[in-house]
Amino acid sequence: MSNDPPGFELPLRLFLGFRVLIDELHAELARQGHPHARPMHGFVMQAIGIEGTTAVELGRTLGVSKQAAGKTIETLERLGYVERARDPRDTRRKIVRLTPSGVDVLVRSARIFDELRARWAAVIGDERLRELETDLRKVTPPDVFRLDVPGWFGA
Amino acid sequence: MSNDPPGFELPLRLFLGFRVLIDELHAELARQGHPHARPMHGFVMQAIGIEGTTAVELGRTLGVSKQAAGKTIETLERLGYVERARDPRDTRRKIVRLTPSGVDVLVRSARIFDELRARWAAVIGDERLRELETDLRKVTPPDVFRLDVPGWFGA
DNA sequence: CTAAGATAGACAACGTCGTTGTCGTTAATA
DNA sequence: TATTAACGACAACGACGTTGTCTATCTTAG
Repeated sequence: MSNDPPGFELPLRLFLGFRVLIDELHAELARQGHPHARPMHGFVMQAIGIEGTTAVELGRTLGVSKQAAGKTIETLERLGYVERARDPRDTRRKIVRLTPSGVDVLVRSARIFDELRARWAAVIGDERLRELETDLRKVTPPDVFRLDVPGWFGA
Repeated sequence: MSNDPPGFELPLRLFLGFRVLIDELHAELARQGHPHARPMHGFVMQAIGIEGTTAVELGRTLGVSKQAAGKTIETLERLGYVERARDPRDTRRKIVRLTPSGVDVLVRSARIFDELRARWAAVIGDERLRELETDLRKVTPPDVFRLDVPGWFGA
């Protein structure tokens, strides 16, 4: 079709859509008492999960070195979102667990994302939004955690 | 609706869609003789444009400091994608211009993006893809250049 | 049971890429 | 003509990733 938009618009719109949602999420999180939460933190805490994990395991999940995962954990610890404790059954391991504050971020994020999704539905229509999600699922990989965001874009 | 997906899936799908397109672009660019092109470079070269620009101007366009823009320009210069020359009418300024190799990257990128878009159209349907783009335009800002990708996601 | 190997995490050194601050040169302006 | 503003270069610093090394601990082969 000659009236199709140029192909480079599609990736930009996808990224901008992502960026808009994440920015609005964090603006709202800041209003709700979590001004220090950064985009990365939500993903990392989701990867940590309710059961907890270790630095090595987290690194594998996120696709970064254990040292990088360790540094991220330190940051989250300083913010009070996670805490570390020795594993009694393997004293080498240190289990990283979400604090109530960390869980609170995840709970609020889930609710905010639902609200943002509803706002999009109000703009483009409920059916169209469902179609958009269905279509995106067809062209994206099923595994959702290996974002590899850090450094991937860099020069 | 109770059978709506959780709201957090939407941003992930948007980002994964972006990532898939960019990754495939650069795999193809590498095959076509540009193995060193990185995701950022395309955006930066697009921002430089055919007419050329300066470090200060580029920094403003991209939303980074002039020093950061200068370093990116150095990298592109080392890769042979841009070259610098003094502006005869203002000897303070150094005009950054795309080399034929840099233009080649942009031309090939445009063609590859069109092909990738066609591939998506084959998967989800031509009409649905147009709707997807239309819908995304409604929920994203019109200005497309201030991606602010570097550092934005960071901890 | 013990010795060898593997694994968890801490620490250090380094590279990249962004930032701010400073400075000399050159334009624009009062 | 003197002051102010802008461009680009250089240096120092911080954030965040990497690899390498080290100790402590667990696992496993002999």
